Amino acid sequence: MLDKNFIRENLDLVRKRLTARGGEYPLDELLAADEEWKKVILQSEDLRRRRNEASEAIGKLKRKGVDTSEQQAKVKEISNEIKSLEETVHDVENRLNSFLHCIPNIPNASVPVGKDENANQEIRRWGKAPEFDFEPLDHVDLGSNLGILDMDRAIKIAGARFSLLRGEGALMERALINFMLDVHTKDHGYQEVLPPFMANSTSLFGTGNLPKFAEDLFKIEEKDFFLIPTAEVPVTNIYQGDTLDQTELPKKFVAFTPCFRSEAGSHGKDVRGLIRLHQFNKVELVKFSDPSVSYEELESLTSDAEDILQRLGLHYRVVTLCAGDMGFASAKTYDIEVWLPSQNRFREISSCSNYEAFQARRANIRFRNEGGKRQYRHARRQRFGRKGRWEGPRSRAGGSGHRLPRGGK
RNA sequence: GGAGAGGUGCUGGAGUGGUUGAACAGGGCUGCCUGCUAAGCAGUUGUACUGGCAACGGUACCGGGGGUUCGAAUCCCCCCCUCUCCGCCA
Repeated sequence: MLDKNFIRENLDLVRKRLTARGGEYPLDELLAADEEWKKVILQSEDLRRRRNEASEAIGKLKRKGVDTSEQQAKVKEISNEIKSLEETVHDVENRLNSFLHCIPNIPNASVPVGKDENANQEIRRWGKAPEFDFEPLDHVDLGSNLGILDMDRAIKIAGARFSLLRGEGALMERALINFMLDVHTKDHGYQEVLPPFMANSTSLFGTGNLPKFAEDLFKIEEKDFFLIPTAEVPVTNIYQGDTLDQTELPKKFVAFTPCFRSEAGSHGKDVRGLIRLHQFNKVELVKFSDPSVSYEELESLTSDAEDILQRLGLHYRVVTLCAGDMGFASAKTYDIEVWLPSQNRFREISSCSNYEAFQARRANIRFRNEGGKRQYRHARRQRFGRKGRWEGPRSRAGGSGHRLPRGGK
């Protein structure tokens, strides 16, 4: 969520940067609604002031034993006015919020302009692609042949887009999770957390998954619970509504959780194997940082993630996503793409983003600096899917008709 | 699932319809004082939105949402959460 006053004061800049995402955003409607809101809220506040003054006067008179029925009737009228105006205020407020909540974050100035993954910029590579004197098999064939991956039986248990790991397959998954948690806690200074695997709508709003991307989520019937699409949701909301001390920033967390995604709208894409599942495991990094150093923190977080791949000896590259390829809440995103011999190409395995104050504002997370003034924090986090289990390029249909495509065909 | 108790500011904790944004205490901050045990004295100390160049105002907020009333932290209804007991299931 952006600051509407910032939008007003920097309209041209905001419009230009958002246009780079390739959609149309209701900035003018937002500002008009805001003007209207200010107008009615001012009226409403003025009426309340009058009511408060009059009621207080009545109280004083009553204590003196004066009859106040005439004054009471007058205040009653004011109260009725307030009540009807209040409906208008709510309407305008809802309209204002529906605009505000659906406008994505402003891409950072360093983000390349472009509409899809073709405009992403590769910034570095590590290692080199392994060479084979035979046609390499992909993870599905390898896993099936070895008896450590059983996609057919996963379908029986749950359905398409689920997996069943067996024996050393399951062991490898567990080992990788432990490996990543150990590296990030012992060598990179993150605190391990084990959060709930469900979150409520307030939390999902805070990270930007709601209201616009509800169809990507699994919801528990009759309850305000959603299966988390990423640990980013519960971990970011650890400090929902809190004010942090500037001196304790950055706060660094690592969390392993399963992730659940409906993958609505991705029928027919990446249907083979472990690439795009309803449930997958992920080790997530989240930092709460001072805005002044948030981009340095993004760099170090990205290199923390790269460290894992380097230790595993996997060939990868880092790309800066262009504006049109970035997620809704992000101001800048690096994707780490690992080389897949069977596909002869790089595929996203990890994604590191700076959200600036976008999520902080939504989740009402602030910090207090030395002068005592509160500010919003910048948070960024990255996803780290395990080998062969990246969250994959995905598309999200926008509630207001625009799409935020993420690579992929 | 049933019964009861409760959710107030940085903290503890008052407050059951009218100068309560909130007593009192602690903590924090500021100033003064002081060779006696980091004490004493005085003052100050919430957040958000909003009007104004500013000075300085206004509104809202006592778990959340509705309602009653001239007026609600205080009364009524719904929901959420915490604690105790019972039941049920692991």
